[in-house]
Amino acid sequence: MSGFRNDTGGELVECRHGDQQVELPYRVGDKWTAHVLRALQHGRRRFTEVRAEMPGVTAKVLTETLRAMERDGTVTRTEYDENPPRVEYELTGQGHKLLGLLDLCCDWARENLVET
Amino acid sequence: MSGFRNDTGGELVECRHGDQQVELPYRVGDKWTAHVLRALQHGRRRFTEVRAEMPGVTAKVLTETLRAMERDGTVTRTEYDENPPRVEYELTGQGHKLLGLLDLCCDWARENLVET
DNA sequence: CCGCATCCTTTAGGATACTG
DNA sequence: CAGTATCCTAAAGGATGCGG
Repeated sequence: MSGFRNDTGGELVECRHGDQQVELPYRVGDKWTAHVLRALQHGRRRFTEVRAEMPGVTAKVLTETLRAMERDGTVTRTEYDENPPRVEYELTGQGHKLLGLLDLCCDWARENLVET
Repeated sequence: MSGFRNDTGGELVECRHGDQQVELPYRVGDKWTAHVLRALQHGRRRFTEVRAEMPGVTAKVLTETLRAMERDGTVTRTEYDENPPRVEYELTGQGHKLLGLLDLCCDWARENLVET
């Protein structure tokens, strides 16, 4: 169906908007997805560079996250046939829009997460 | 710190917006939270009514979700001392704002989740 | 009716070691 | 450098039964 539904049967969240009913990729809630969006917000980066901006993530989990986002259509993956190997990731148009949506969430948070 | 951080040490997601750095409640990614927001969008509902709009959820999990949202400040819980018992839930101001944010996510989804 | 207690399954995520 | 391959743990979520 949509470019966002992954082919491994990833979970989706139904969401109603007026009469429309859409599905959001549950993956946005994945632990590292938001961090990847931020790491790539200023352009193309290679694996190590992305990882450097995300303290605490292991190679395995970061790889899984990036592959999932690639399937979702939020990043592209470019592999160069060099030695030592080089792989670069970049946000797609959708990825940038998703990042913008995340910024809205930050706006919301700053307005509502007032000190108690 | 904030009214959104629960007192049981729930996980948060850091998020950068410009220079600001905020934290979002990871709980928004909980499986049923979005459904609860929709179920309560038109006003106060009792436990059974909420559950009826969420096929597949068990009482235990729904209770957990609602209690967590109560701690977060997105819903209020009103218990009536009747028999049989009656409990009603309602969105708070923050809850409505969060629902509005979810609507933005739906807008984004409808714009971007084009058929492939 | 509402929801707690108990037990169980699934899975995201992490630790570690190894490879082209 | 950019990953696999294993193994493991914690925690979310589900099934079922009981109780005020």
